[in-house]
Amino acid sequence: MKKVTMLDIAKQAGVSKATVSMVLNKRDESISDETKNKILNLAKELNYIPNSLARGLSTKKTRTIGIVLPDITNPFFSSIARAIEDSASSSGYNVIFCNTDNEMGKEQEYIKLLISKLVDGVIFATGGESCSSVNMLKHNSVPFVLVDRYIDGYEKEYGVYSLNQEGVMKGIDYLHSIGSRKIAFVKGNENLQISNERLKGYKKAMDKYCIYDKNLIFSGDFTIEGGINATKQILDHIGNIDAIFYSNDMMALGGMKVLLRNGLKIPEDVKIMGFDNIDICEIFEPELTTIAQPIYDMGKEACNLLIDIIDNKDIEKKQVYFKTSLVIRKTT
Amino acid sequence: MKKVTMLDIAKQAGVSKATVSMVLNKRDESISDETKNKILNLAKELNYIPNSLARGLSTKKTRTIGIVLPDITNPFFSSIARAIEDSASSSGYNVIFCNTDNEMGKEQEYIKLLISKLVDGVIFATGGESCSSVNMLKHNSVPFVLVDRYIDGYEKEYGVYSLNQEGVMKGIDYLHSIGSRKIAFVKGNENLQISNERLKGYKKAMDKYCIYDKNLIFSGDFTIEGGINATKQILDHIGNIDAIFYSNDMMALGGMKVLLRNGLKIPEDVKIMGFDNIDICEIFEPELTTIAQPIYDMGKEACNLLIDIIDNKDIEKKQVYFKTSLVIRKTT
DNA sequence: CTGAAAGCGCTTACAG
DNA sequence: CTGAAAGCGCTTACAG
Repeated sequence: MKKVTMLDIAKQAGVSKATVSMVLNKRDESISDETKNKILNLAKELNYIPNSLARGLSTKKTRTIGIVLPDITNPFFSSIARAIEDSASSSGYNVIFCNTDNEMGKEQEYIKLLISKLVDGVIFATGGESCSSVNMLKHNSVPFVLVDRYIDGYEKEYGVYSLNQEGVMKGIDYLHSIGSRKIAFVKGNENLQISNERLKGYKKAMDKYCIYDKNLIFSGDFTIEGGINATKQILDHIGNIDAIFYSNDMMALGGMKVLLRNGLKIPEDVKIMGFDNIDICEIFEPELTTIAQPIYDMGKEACNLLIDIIDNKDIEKKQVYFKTSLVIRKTT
Repeated sequence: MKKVTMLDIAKQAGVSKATVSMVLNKRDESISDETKNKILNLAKELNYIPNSLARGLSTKKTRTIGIVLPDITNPFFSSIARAIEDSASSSGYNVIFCNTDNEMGKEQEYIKLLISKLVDGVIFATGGESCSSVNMLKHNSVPFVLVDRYIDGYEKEYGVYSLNQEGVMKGIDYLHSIGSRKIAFVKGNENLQISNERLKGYKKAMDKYCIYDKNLIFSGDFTIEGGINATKQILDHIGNIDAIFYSNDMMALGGMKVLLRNGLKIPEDVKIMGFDNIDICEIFEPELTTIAQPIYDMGKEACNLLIDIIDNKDIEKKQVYFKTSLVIRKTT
């Protein structure tokens, strides 16, 4: 079945395709009601669907944005992605997702793809050493905003973040207030800025109470596996720990599994705290106490910011920071 | 910064853009090595990125496929999506995701979008009454394959499914074999064919053992909330139940929460069984026994099938069915 | 109030 | 071995 084009409508309506284009795009102030209706009706009747490649080629706008993230399968990123998609589509934009698995090669392939598809902008939820991707975008003058993760050396770019340091400090304050003193900390991937920020928050807060001990810091990588491994180490090396602060919820969930398996009671024997407040925190038993990032709002803000940039609006703040909040549940 | 085009390369190389096109697309049997290299080098030097809108407009191929699903935030669908993306990209295709939230309006908007973007094909992971979407695709002759969920009246279309009835029967057999007799069943959304299939499997198996009792069937909707609500009802109405078979894992997880909260021990007091085998089954404590669908393989197969159709390959089977398998963990 | 024409950046027969 | 030309389906000044 041949696709119906503007020319088909034009012919049947006895007008030129320029006219059809105008009315279909609502630039129809100067078109008579008669032809307007004729065209509109024909378009409906023939089930006309515009060819957005052709449109994009001539306007240089595609009304689509790209979003680059490590893995859509990770609940944190699927939430962010969902938020972005929702607000994009309410502004008439649609979204292309790109899973990089934190591999630079994949990331760059995707950036090329996005550029070749003439996306109007891109949102980065990766972090790490994305410099060359970022440069490629700049080189092709496609605007971008970073979300959740700083990229080293690109602090001046548009970005939406949460206050990681402050968040962790809030958590430690709370743990301290309920009597914990020996608080272990499980770090995230070393090459991500947010990991450092969270670690800094831990150090500051622990210092404040004069209970800092660098032996209480363990390596992790933001995955469940990472949480499991770190927790095994914690069990091996140290007996008397009050509480464990995991740099994100996924690691906390993995960690809790190990602790429960080893017969420890949460929160009686160890208190547990995560970071992010992904949805499953509430489903787990016991429910996870955590530092909540406003994930949905951050995604939404990132998308709106990007669209404002695309529309050449004046941006008052190039970086926006969201406050975190302490969500007390059953693990503390 | 102006984007570099084939014309730029052509000029600098002193050839026509036709020639540039040929070598960049590897249709270069008849091009001299000299000009070939000149062009290749210039392309690299100038960071040339082809404009895929222009390409798509002239070839009518975009090497992108659409995938329509209810919600990427749901672990089952994010896994399928991931599988599809992986195999798509290894065949040089990329993917546009569309979250419908099971709303027909959204679904149709997205289908229009996909058509307007000239996708080469689409994969449907929705189900329910998608007839009009499917018709729109047919009307525009874009091929599609259904995955995981039948669409009523479209059993003859390309599709990748798992054997739902058989799967549930396997589960009941197992529960029976370990001594359960009073086995409750929580259904999925009534308007999905897979719900019926799973229910049928339950009935058949229970009948076989002469332990079928329709009062043991409860309504659900495949969400965590649904599992919670159904389970509250189960607690209210009946005391002596051995086991609960939830039509999917999400409901089982919600249900377990309610049971644990009410002081029941799993599996000592009630045995629990899910369906799907999503990743978090293994993280939960106790780990969920379930009927596994080969989620990743199904996504992969759906994608490969679609690509074969796009490439006009001969397809031996229009429908492919995957076997499920019983995964015994700690809830039974 | 509407149309003719050029252009967006590619590809693809066809000609030489 | 390579180029000229037409075409993909739109949009957008410009002219009348």
